[in-house]
Amino acid sequence: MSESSPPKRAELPAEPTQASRFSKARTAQSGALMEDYVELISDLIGEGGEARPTDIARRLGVSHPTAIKTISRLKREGLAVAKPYRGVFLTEAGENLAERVRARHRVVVDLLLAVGVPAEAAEQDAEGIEHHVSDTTLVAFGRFLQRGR
Amino acid sequence: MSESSPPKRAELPAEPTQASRFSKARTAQSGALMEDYVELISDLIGEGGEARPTDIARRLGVSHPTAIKTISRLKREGLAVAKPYRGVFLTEAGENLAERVRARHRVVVDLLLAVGVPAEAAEQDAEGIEHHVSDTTLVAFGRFLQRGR
DNA sequence: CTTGAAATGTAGCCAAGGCTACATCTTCTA
DNA sequence: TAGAAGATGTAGCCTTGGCTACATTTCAAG
Ligand SMILES: [Mn+2]
Ligand SMILES: [Mn+2]
Ligand SMILES: [Mn+2]
Ligand SMILES: [Mn+2]
Repeated sequence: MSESSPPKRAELPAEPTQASRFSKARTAQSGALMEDYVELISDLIGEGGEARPTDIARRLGVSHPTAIKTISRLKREGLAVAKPYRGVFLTEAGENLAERVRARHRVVVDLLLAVGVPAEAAEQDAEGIEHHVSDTTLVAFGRFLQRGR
Repeated sequence: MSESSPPKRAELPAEPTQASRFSKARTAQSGALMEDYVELISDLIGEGGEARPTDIARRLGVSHPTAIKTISRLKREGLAVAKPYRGVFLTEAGENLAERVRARHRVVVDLLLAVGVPAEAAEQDAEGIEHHVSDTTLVAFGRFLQRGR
């Protein structure tokens, strides 16, 4: 594939940019579940002092074995700790992540509302959108909300 | 667990709303890959008259067997057709989906730009966000853009 | 018309994230 | 304080979406 070969037609230019956009979107997605778990665990502890697998499962709309398996992944990744039959707690790293995720969630919902999305849809869509909002975009959202109030 | 038992504390209220929000976000996600493939195939055909697995793989940043496997899922779901060694084409359903996905992608990018997100980040984040934008939200985005011009 | 490089396809592996069925532990209550 | 009910945990299955290694087909040069 030498560069001397004259392209017969448009010669699709490989576009590494596009590929990396897709790749990044996939990567972002893979962190989404962890983020939702950590945020929810933090909420549950805030509400009732503890986060139990059954409650987590119910709030996420998932079976309890699924929740337990994901919780063990959280532990493996250093975001949570839990002793058998006792309840789930967040590590320092987990708390930090939860706080960032919670803040981002709020901003995303507020932005959707600010541009005129009905509350119902805003809450719904934010749950997915939030995981694809980069820091850069988050800052821009914040500025927009500031400007508008 | 009879309803006569007096709750000792807050009594977490099951919240089917929240569970269904998470469920819907998961469902939306599962369609994302199909959407990106269909949009890309349509683009490739528009650009060069054909969509070949290698090009698809390269543009998505994925190995060619991965692309081929996903293409066969597209076929199974009635969105594409392809004969071995020939190239991929969209069915009527596939074309329709591609058109909707393309339009939504544009609106999402435009909205991000309109609220002040830098172009680079807007393109990047839109690739993930688009798959979580409901029809309701899309309409709101459209109105906001209209209003702003 | 041959032939070899590039494209395409197949096989088989892995991890994540779902599920159901079943086993074990805890806790509330009678 | 014994049971039973509910919570927790384990085993094993499935699909999706990745990958590498290898096999086969096409097609353009020569
Ligand atoms: Mn979420
Ligand atoms: Mn959230
Ligand atoms: Mn996309
Ligand atoms: Mn897109």
